[in-house]
Amino acid sequence: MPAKRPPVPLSRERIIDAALHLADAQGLRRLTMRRLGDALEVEAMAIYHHMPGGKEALLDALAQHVTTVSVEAGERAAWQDIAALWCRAARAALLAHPGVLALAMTKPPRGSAAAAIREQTEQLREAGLAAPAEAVRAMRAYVFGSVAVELQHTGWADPTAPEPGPDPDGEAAFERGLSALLTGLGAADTTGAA
Amino acid sequence: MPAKRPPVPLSRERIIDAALHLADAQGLRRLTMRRLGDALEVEAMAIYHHMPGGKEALLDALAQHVTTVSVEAGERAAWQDIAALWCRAARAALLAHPGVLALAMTKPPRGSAAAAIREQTEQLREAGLAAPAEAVRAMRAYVFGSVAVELQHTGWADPTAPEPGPDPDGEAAFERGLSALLTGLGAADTTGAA
DNA sequence: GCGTCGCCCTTTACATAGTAAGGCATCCGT
DNA sequence: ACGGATGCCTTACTATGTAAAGGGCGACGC
Repeated sequence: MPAKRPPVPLSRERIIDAALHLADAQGLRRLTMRRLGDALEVEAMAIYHHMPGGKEALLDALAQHVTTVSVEAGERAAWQDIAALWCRAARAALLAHPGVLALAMTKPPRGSAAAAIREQTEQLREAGLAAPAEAVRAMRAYVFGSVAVELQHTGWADPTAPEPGPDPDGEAAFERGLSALLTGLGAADTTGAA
Repeated sequence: MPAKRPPVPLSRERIIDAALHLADAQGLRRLTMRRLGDALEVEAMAIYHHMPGGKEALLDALAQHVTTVSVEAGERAAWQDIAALWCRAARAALLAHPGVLALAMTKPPRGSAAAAIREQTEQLREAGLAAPAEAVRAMRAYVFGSVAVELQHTGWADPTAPEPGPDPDGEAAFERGLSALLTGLGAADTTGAA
């Protein structure tokens, strides 16, 4: 009796889900094919049938997953409000999976992540922002950096910190900086557009 | 004739230096003890004598190295100028070693890196900033994120991009965002101080 | 019923990684 | 000259990523 067929046949989604849990719980270093197989109750090699490209492809998929967000912009919303929504959504998505932040920041956006960036740019342009690409770039930088610093403060991935509780100042600091950034972007935008 | 003693006896500094070169040239994934040994013309195990703690300690040291900057503040400089100097120095240090950015953002600051943060905070306080800790946090977030996005744009660590030339817009975008951020920080600071 | 085909998963195998244990030059002080 | 100390090497073991090939199970044709 070498093996029984698993009841639910293992899919790309289940793999990504389990990988996210593993990375968040134990860190990227502990995300290995064999451990991932264990979590899915499957041998490591089974993963390769659903993830052509092996671990590299898996990491790409994880990065894409935590950087793909989508926001419904109200028809007549100010670009500042739309921008704030995007930034908060991106922060939440990254913060939900601290284990893969390093991947998200390192890997260039691809596929759905790149599409999300394009949509964000388009929404801001339609809302009247003159230089939306620059603004989106600055916002992405700010969100990435904020989450990274916030995770540093929580002591995530810090062996000397036993309890990785949330950073109480995280959200407030984020909102303050976001407000400052949007203000600055608005000033630069009207200057350039005038 | 098993081995000859190398002419220069291998030190922590030489190890870190070689590791930085390796990580920058080939990526963190290719930074291995054996390859590092090859680069130093030594067997891998020799490294452990100068790096107690093994690879983990090495990575910590690399992160510390690229996040430790120091700025001489003029006696009577405005805090905005001091802040800008720190941010530019931090950006330059990170940009000089793209391979270890992920480490720098992930690992909490320790030792000299933490000391640099404290000194930066102190300088800004002395220059009249009412809430220097918050400002330093926001600046660190901004610098980290900017460098990450800039490296994404250069296509560093992107197999589909053959030539990782510098991002032409990187510096300009950085300066724009920095100016916006400092403006916003100044407004929040006077509000809080008043 | 009975091949047989194809899909998923497992087994096996190998190159490479980190690193603990112990060995053997070489160098220094005496 | 000689006894450490120091600094590097050799060996060995475990864990990882992944190529290659094998096996069971359902579906489908006859």
